[in-house]
Parts: sequence; C-alpha cells; structure tokens
Amino acid sequence: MTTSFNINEFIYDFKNCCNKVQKKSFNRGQTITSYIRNRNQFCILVSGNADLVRYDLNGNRTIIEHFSESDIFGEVFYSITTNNELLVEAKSKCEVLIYNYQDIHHKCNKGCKFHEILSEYLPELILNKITDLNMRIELLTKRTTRDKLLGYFNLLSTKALNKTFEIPFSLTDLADYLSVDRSAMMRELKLLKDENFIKKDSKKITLLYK
Amino acid sequence: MTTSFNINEFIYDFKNCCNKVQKKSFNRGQTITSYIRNRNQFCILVSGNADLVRYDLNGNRTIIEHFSESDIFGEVFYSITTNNELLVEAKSKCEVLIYNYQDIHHKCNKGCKFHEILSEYLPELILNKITDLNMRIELLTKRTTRDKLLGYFNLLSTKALNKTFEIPFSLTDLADYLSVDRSAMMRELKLLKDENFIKKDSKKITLLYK
DNA sequence: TATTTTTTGTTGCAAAAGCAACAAATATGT
DNA sequence: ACATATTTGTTGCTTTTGCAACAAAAAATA
Repeated sequence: MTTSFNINEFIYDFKNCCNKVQKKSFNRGQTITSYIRNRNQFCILVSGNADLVRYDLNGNRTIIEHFSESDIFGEVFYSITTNNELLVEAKSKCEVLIYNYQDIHHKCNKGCKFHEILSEYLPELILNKITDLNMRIELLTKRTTRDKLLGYFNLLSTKALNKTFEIPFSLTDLADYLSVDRSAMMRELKLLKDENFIKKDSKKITLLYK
Repeated sequence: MTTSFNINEFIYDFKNCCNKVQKKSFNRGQTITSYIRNRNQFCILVSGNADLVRYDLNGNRTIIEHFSESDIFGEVFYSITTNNELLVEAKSKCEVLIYNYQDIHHKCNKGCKFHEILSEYLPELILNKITDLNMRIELLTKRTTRDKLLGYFNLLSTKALNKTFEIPFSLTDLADYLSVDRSAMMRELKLLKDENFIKKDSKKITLLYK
C-alpha cells in the first residue's frame, strides 16, 4: 500500500489507547483470522506479510488480497455472501493489532495519543485500500493470462520506479493471485521471454518494452 | 449498494452547502466523467444508472463497476496506472453531484445541513464501497464462466431475498461485467438451463438449487 | 548437515473460452 | 408507427487455458 502512514512510528503507544486492542503474533502458515460473519473486526498488520485466501470446493486456492506492513484488513470490509472459506494466512512471522471497528473510527475525547493518530490516518488508509482494490479489479478483468501478467508487471515496475523489479511472492502464489492455472502461467511466462517482452531471472523481471 | 443512506432524502438542500458543488444531468450514452489523472474528483449519483467502463486496445469493453442511486464514484478512488481509458457512462438519464474530495470529507463549522449529513454518512458510504469492491473481486477470481454466473446469481438472489430475481442489465453488459466472452456466456447459460441449475425467462432468473 | 517439503519448469492431452458471423427479436428515437 | 440500432440466441472453428503428472532445484526444518 502506498501511504505515508507507518504504523511502526507510533506502535509503542498502543497500550495506552482507551479501546480494547489486542496485539497478537503469528508464525508462517498460521491463520490470523477467518471471515465467518460480520463481527466488525478491524486489523492492522504491524509487521510481516499475510494473504487473504479463499479455498473453493474444487480445492482451488485464490489469493484475494496480499497484505504487508501497515495494511488494514478484517471482516468489517466484508459482507459475507460466499459459501467459501476466507482466511487470512501469515506468509511470514506477523504481528497484528485487532480492534472492533466501532470503537476506533470515531475520535474519542480521552486524549489517548494512539487512538488520535489512528483516527486521523484512517480516512487515508481506507482511501488507499479502495485504490488498491480498484487496481486489483483492473488486473482481474484482463481477459488473458498474458494481459494479467503484463498488467501486474507494469504495476510493480511503476511502484519500483524501475523497469527491473522483484516479484513479491512465489510463482505458485502469483498464479493464485492472478487467478490462473500455474502451469498455464509458466507457459505464458516462457512465451513472454521467448518473444522478448521480458527478461526473467527467477523472481527478477525486467520489462523490455517501453 | 446496500446502505440506509438515500441521497434523495436531502438533495433539496445541496445548494446551501458551503462547498463548491455542481449538479449535472446526463442522457443515456453520455460520458459523465473520464478518469485521467488524480483530480480528487468525488461524485454521488443522485438518480439513474451508470457504469465505469474500460476499453482496452483490442476493443474489449469491461464494466469495472455498476452504479445506481446514492452510489459514490470518482477519480479520488483511483490511482491511475493503467494505459486504458476509464469512463463513467450514463446507462439512463442521470443526475450527479460533483465535489472535490478534499472539500467534503471533513466536517465544516459553517452549519450547512447538507455538508453535515454527507460527512456523517461518508464513512458508511465508503465502507459499503469497500464491501462492494470485495464482492466484485470474489466474483472475478472465480475460475470458470459457470462459477462467475452462479456466484453473481447468488448475490442477486441474496439481495432480492428470493430465488427469483431480475438481471439488472443486458446480457451483453453482463458478459462485460463478468469479464467473459458473450457467446461463451450464452452457451454456459444454456447449459445451466439444460442441466436444471436455473430457470430463465429473458432477464428473469430462478435458482433451482438450494 | 541431512531430510523433508515446497517450488519451479515442463509436457501431452482434454476442456473451456474466445472469435466471427448471422438471423431473429427487442428496444429506441423521431 | 416506422426506421434504425441494439440485443439475443446460436453455431463451427480456433486458440487459450486447465489438469495431471513428474523430475530437478530450492527452501525450510529437524
């Protein structure tokens, strides 16, 4: 997420916040939370990486969203109408703050610094979340695996301000993120290399067109 | 969008708002706005229906979002990284309020009723937008045309609290919305009928499974 | 460090989706 | 009400994608 807000600048103070806030730690592979029914749960990722994933009835895994430091997530952003299980899984060691959204999105008058800062930045965090989701939709609506790959690479290149960049997760995960079959994606990556659209050195990609 | 907020309950008062607000009318087929660069444009649809559409280089049209009464949209929710044109097109006669986001999302102290109501409801509107976008992502990440159709029908059925419901746009648009080829979608619809998953009478669909 | 697990790269074959084209039915505008 | 434009329904053919399976490489863990 591209925001000036960095949770770690004030995290030291979170315990003095008037609201019930839990700070929890998770190891790689653990489930941080599952979206079951609206409990107004609102989370902030303090450190680590995590994915919101869905497993469907055919065993397909889809990475719905990818979270890194200072990203927000939680059931409060979902109205569950799906039959499928939605899980937030830790991809590395994670620290997470867990709030109830009702408690946090209004300014309080108890003068707790952490609460004040959070509610000040909340609109910006939420706006950023919307732009992220819109970019995600842009990607997912691309018709072919090739367009999805190039679209995603463009995004990463723009972020990195460089034609060369690193794919932030495994190729297996990338396929789940773009919602395509892994072997079909590998085939397409090979074609993109052969046709000189990209240069690829394991996870390092360079765009060869302007 | 599923919110208690209905813009038409207070729209009479919008001219007394301290902020520069424009109310514009559009006819079916007209472009309400195009997303070019971040101008912090924030719009509310007062009446009518509109789509956010993208035309790609192959001439494919994609309906990114569908808006109806009281829905919010605008460049402020986008950070433009795409090469493609993004347009909001009126699907019927539309009335739209156009604001600058900066001017509206903070409470003012000039006592203008309309501003007060808007900023009161804004968090709810925005949260609803996020849940809508998440549902959209849920749909788009489905792997097959069949799953997209059934996923979307489930959603409509849930909204309507009924196994029978009406598709809110043309089948041509539905294909553009689900990001699939129209003829392939028609084929799949026929199969769903033949296999007794659904009953279909033009735009009226009934789900035949529980 | 050795062992186990996960990821990467690849392929042949099957299934699904896209493309193009057309007639018939509807809807729209004048 | 008429003429025009759009949508619907359909199909044959082509291309793309998905599935299954496997060996090699890399990463994680005991």
